[in-house]
Amino acid sequence: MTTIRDVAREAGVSVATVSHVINGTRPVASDTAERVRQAMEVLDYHPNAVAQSLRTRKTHAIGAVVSDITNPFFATLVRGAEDAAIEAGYSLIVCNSDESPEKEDRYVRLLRRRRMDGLLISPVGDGSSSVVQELPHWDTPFVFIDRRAEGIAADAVLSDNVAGAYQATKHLIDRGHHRIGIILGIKGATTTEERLAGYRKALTEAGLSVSKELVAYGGYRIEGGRKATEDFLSLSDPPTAIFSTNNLMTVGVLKTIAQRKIAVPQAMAIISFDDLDLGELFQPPLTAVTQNPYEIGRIAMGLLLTRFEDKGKRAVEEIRVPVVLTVRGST
Amino acid sequence: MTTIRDVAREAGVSVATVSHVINGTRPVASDTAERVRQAMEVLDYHPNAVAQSLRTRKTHAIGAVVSDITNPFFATLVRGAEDAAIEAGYSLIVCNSDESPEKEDRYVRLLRRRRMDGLLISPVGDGSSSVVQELPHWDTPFVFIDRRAEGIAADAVLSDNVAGAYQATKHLIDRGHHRIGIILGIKGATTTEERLAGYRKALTEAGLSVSKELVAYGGYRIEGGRKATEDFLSLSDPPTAIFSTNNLMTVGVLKTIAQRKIAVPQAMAIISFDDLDLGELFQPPLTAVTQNPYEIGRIAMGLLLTRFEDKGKRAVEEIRVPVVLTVRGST
DNA sequence: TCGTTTACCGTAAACGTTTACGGTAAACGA
DNA sequence: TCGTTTACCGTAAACGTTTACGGTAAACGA
Repeated sequence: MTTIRDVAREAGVSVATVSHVINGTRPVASDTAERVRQAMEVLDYHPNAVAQSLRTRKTHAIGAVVSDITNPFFATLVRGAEDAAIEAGYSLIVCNSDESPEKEDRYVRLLRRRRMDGLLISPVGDGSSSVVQELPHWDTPFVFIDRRAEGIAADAVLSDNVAGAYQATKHLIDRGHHRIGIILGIKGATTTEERLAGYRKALTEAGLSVSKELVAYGGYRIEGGRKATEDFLSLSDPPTAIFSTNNLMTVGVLKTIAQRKIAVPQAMAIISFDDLDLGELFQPPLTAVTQNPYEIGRIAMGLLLTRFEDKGKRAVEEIRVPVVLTVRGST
Repeated sequence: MTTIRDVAREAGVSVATVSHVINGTRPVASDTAERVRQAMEVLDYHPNAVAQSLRTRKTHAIGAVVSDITNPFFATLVRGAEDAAIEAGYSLIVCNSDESPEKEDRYVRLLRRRRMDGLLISPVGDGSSSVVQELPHWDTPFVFIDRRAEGIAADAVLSDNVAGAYQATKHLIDRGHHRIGIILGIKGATTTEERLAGYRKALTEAGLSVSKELVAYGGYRIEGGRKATEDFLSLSDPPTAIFSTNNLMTVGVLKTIAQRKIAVPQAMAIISFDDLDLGELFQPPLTAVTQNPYEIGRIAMGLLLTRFEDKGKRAVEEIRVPVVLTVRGST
């Protein structure tokens, strides 16, 4: 690989001059600048970003840890972050925690060793015992996405979970349902706690009680949704509606309902927090609270980038991205 | 941030010794090693990977450029690559070309500046006029994924496109269809050319002619699938079956067919190259040739990693990952 | 005409590691 | 007992940039 030194020699100038024409960081006579550019051309020179990073102490890279890029929700969230990053000259390194604290720990430390300029994190669980708790003591700005860790004052960009869950539940109540099973994700995760809160609020507001047997946890996985559904169905007095609180668990619900040939929405109404990609093509089309992961990613990245300027510690922000209820045939 | 120098001072040894206990690269007396480890602990020292990269000329990072991480096919391909990378101590930087040659160009050059140890590339179109053509002249190993550029001898991990398309077409023919519309992606891309070849082979083998009006191009996008379907439907003698050659275009097909309330498979049979995530939940369930993107990613990364050892130029490999026809209700 | 400004550019240190080279003292061997 | 091996460790250069500091010659101004 050719270095700045080679270019300097070829152009008959110093490395300082080459650097300055590359970065436009001090005026250079136009003919020398031209000579330098030609030298770069003939030598096929491309600055070594690693060396630049070492010297300037900036990597222009952001690390993101999400649970699984394969989940369309996170895929489009990451895409939003990526687009915003690239626009600003940053690259994104994505890591999948798979909801495992160990992996989360490993990746966050890896990202630190790589000296990321900033981090986007969707903590697993409530992040109470994880590496996330150390984060504020490092000097790396970070913002929470989708979920936040308890007890850490940091920027966060999240869906409006309680409003969404409230709307969904109220919608079911309005449709005449009294026994509504809710399938939550991981105990402690802000998303599940907030969605539970919205569910509760709607029920109590309608004078209905929150029955313990109708609250299940599915770990935000397909299998969990399936299992919870089975459990609901084997209740002596099963629910007439199921509120599944993420896309994967909804898949589990739909699969077992289809398998059991249960009529939707007659025998069982179904609503999902987080829409499925082709929800409208299902039979019946799926009613869902649709989130906006792309915007979450974009906004979070934007917020993170502003943190690079104001070391002056502006107050942390918690931004709520609105969700909307899309009523279709399953309720 | 604390440096290796701080640790050396704290432990009362030289930086060389610290480096060696970190990397286990030469024997160190066990008590000094212990002192060093303690010093690292109290100073909360974490090696600077940027400096390491500069010195060792290895970044332990791989760049991947795919068309869009939001497409489940690429999301799971990337996931496969990522898992294999992490296992081997490498990180992945993902870029989305959005099928735009300009973006592809920009990202590939960016990845070069960042001195990636290797590249995974799904070239846009046939890659004939793109930066991809320069790749062999750089010193960075790379492997093609999903598609390959023409005229470049390089490793590639691809789906068995002609066999898959052949099976799909033959399946339709066996079901009695004579006029089969095929929706291809981007002219020149190996995936579209090969899938076209499989389609042709099945037709001619059955003594059927390949009619030009039944071959459409949808750019691998939802809109393209929709448009092609409309065009097919407005033909004086429309096809009785549609073969869509990627997941997104299939979505377009399904949406317009549903919208027009055309009975599937009675009035129109539908088959897709690349399954949809919940294809079985559709009405009717989708018949598809299912690929294995996770394996493509994993294998490609594995292949790339082996290239780091053998600078001795083993012959390039082209690996075909098998596909399987999943017959469901839409045909 | 001559001091001062201006336009341009170069030298060398520094970023934080790794590693070649070499040095010292203890252990060993005959 | 004394040369040689062995076990440990340190010094300093190098990876490829950026940038503070300073220097020279031409232009300027009174």
